[in-house]
Amino acid sequence: MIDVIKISKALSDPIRYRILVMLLNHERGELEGLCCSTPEEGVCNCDIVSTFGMLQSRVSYHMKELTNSGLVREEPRGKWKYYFLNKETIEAYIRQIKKDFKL
Amino acid sequence: MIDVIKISKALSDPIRYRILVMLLNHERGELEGLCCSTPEEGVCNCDIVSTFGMLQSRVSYHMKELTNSGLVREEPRGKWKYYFLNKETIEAYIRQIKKDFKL
DNA sequence: GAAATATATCAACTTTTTTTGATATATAAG
DNA sequence: CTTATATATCAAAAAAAGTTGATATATTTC
Repeated sequence: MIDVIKISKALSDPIRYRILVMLLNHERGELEGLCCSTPEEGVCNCDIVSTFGMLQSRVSYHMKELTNSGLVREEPRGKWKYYFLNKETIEAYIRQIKKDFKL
Repeated sequence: MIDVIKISKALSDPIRYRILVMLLNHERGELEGLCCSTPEEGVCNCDIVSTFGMLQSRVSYHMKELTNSGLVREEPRGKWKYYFLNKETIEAYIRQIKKDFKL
């Protein structure tokens, strides 16, 4: 089930929001120089570390927040973990807000 | 200008979300027993205090967060302050998210 | 004008969230 | 099998957000 509060909280951190947009851009094939070249392969932790210049543990923490809220789907492959944007969650979030506020 | 992060943060507190829904309900004439009987008059601080059983200073704090984010419009009348839901902000928020995530 | 009332603000405190650096775990690569 | 690498976890610290009770300010009401 959709938890609007939880998703709002996940969206309310600037770095998390930028990571989400990054996942989208990679999905659309608009990103260069990541570990994985094709959109189907997703974005790995280390890509996020290098893109934003963050500590690895910090990235780990935020990715956990994002997956817990349902905004991101993760896929472990070997020693790597790949992330994908969950557009469905964003859509469900918008739908719920529209419903709550009769829009 | 719309600040998605700020609005997400404002929406991410459960009590604030409930207050927003309360403002909507009053606007739609679906609320009984408030200080002000008609939707046009808005909801005052004291209505929120009594509806949720919160301390007055706590309500004051949250209403400030909500007006700062643009989700609520306030209208001082004498010693009272009346609040109105800013549906336009919610709509703009949704529009911005849709734009950011190409939905 | 004095008393009562509504809201704002403030400082102290509590709770939650975020960041950091260190260490652990697991897999890959040699 | 050993070393290197990716990610997870953890405890400590820092920062941010929320709560409380007290007091201030302004307006209404008497």
